[in-house]
Amino acid sequence: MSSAITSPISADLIRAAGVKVTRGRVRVLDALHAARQPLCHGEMESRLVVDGEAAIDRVTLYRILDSLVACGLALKAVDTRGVFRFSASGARRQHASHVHFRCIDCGGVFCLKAEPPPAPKLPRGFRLGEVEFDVRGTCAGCSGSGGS
Amino acid sequence: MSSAITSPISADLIRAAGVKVTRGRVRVLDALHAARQPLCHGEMESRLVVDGEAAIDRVTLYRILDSLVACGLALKAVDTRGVFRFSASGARRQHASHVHFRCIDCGGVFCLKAEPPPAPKLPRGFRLGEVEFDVRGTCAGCSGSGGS
DNA sequence: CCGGCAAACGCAACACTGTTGCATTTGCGA
DNA sequence: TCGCAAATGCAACAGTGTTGCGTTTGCCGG
Repeated sequence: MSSAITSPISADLIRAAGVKVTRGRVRVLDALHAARQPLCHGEMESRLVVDGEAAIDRVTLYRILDSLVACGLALKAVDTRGVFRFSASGARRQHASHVHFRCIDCGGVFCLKAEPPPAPKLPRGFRLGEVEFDVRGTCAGCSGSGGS
Repeated sequence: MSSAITSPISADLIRAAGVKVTRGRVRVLDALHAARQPLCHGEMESRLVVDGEAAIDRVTLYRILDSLVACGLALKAVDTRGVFRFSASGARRQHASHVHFRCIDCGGVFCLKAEPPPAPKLPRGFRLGEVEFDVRGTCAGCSGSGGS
């Protein structure tokens, strides 16, 4: 097929990051960019399957995600159920200007339009990484189906 | 020994919550009250061992923690590494009036003196649970030992 | 275009955290 | 004291993430 690489942009980003450009990395980064919310490992796997190509090995997917995080192309976070979720770091700029809603039922992460407050002062020895204003509750989907 | 029950307060709380008062529950709730930050399962287990008594079974500890959460005596949350941490809910009042610092290295949770901002508006169908203002970074301990 | 090397991949097996099933023990009321 | 439901302990399982290692592949130099 001629559509061997879905999006050359991802390939460029990966190359620019200084790591090898492989089919797997391009597909994963594509999936991250296409997603409008952070994906957990399982969601990522299913999306890569319907892609029409061979599924990526579970371990390889973990390693690809780690490498993307390591070179700054992806972000890693934990959802309310303790599962890691990944997002394309292009979305980072957006993340700095709004708030997240985390579903305590499905673990999904949604973005709200609201300004996060500034970081408070830290005790001596503590180093600031990032600040996140999380709102937890039940999302529309889980609220409708399982909610009382 | 005469010190069969370390703290009668925990027993009272458990009884008042409407569940059976057992040795395990009292010990666990005692440990939660004694801790000044949320404990994960492993930390809890070690504390109960040095207690001088027989260790509590791993599964039983999970069930005790779940029961304490279910009856409102404990709170359950996830740290930056995706591990559940528990705290006595007596601390809940405090939690409503300050901010948490989460160490991305050891997963520890610390309390900061700062007012959390009010919750933003949610889209239709979304139900608000609770709001949490998290500051992530490296704590003093990890910052000194492993920090570059 | 071809060869070679290090990085990336795939498979298998493992580790950690948390859960489920079931028989036994225990709190607590009758 | 008796009895029952709840709680406990043990074993086995499940989900998520990691490590080891041999094979494949991107990519650079010739």
